[in-house]
Amino acid sequence: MENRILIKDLKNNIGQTVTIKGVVDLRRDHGKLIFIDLLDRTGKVQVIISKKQEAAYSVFSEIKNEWSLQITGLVKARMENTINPEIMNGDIELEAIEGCVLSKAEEIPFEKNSTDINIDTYLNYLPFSLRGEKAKMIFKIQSQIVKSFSDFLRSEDFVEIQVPKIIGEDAEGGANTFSLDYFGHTAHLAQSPQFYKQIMVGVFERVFSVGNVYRAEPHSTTRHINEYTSLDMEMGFVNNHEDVIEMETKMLTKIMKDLQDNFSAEFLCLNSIIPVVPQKIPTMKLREAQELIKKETGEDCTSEPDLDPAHERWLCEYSAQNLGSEFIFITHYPVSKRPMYTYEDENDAGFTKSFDLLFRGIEITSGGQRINNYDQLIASIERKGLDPEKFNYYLQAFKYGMPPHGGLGMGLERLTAKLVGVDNIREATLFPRDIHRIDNLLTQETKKEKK
RNA sequence: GGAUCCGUAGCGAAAUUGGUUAUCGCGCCUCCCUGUCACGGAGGAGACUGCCGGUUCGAGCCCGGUCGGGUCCGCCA
Repeated sequence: MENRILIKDLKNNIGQTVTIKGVVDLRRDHGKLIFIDLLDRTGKVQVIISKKQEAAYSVFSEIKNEWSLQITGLVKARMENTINPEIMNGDIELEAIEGCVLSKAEEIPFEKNSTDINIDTYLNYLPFSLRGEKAKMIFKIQSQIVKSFSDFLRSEDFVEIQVPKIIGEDAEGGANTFSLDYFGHTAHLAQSPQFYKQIMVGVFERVFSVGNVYRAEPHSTTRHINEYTSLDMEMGFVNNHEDVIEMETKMLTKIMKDLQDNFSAEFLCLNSIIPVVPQKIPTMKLREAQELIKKETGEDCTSEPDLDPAHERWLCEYSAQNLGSEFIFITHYPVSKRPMYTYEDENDAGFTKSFDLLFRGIEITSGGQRINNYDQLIASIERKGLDPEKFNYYLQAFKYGMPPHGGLGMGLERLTAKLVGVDNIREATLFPRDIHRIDNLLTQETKKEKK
């Protein structure tokens, strides 16, 4: 029953009468001759509405942007002097004979592909804004990233798991979780799949998950959102965190190759470059990085337990310029800065077999080796001032034996944003949740209503 | 939570040291146009300059408050 021709296939139907369906991208009205750029999921084509074709002209002369149309018409090669080599289907056009309007639209709030829309206007109109070419490219790329992540890990014998988003105790002992009422009890939204993927290492040895995680941190920056997609993996029988780093390097290589193979045109449009993943991504201990910063910039951050954002940007710049990599691993963060399950390096007391991956100025990954010994894990929980009793469910995995293991979590939106070169993570998140909005802006009034 | 910047038609911006009817581009409406592809041409509508108060003969502009937003920081992916 579907006799619709896709716009990308029209060039194979020159001289034939066909039916297409699509959305009006742009109308150019010359009076008795109207040009319409019609868009479907496969591309764009110019449709001619001529007064000579009365059936079509009477139906389509009133159409506006964003209307959905069904058009039957003749596919024609364009006259020599009207060929436009710059655009898709620039050498053909469809002369409308008849058809119908499938859906009308109200006046649009701003030009769909406008490049100078303020971020809050863009967010206020997301159901419309996302139709813009740039947003479409970004989220197709994001879809490919998830697919490549998944394809790669499956090829390495990882099993995809679905983990709960409602949890009893918060995952890492921090206070930054959202609470919700659970049949009269207090539950929390998961801030990571950490406990469940570790438990599942005891089952499958290698697992991964892709899912939303929730952070109730009241920050307001271009790199934070309160609900984001975490690409997580966890693997058993590792020697140390370096095995995880090696796996991530291969995984990133696969993602970048797939993007190169499928989206190089989009990256050109977005004016961004797909990074090269070196065989071995540069790695330095936190303290080495701090010494380097001190030596090169004169800024002394060697007594800090972590890097501040400016220094992360500096390190990325340094790595790109001097180490031939836009990626750089920073390892051995102090025990005090890492969660209770992080493995302390037996050869470097006080520092952990953990790492962050920095890319184009920000952390996109956090990972490391985990404590797999039951008694050590309990001791570590206690050292963090937490109550092991509260983690007894999770601790069963260790009580009943757990191989040495490690893993990582990668922020999908951060990776996407840095890859495609947008400044604000909200442009790499379909429907961002931040402190100011859940779809609509959260105002003082809606706050009062709840009380 | 802290610092800082900002709020002018649907969208993006302008408005000199405070001075008459608040300007421009895009979009919108009407009319003209058979070869445009960001079509073109003519005309038109659309703003209590976020809100409240103050200073002043006079406020979009100065001051205070309030509401809302951007950016950066703390924290993190």
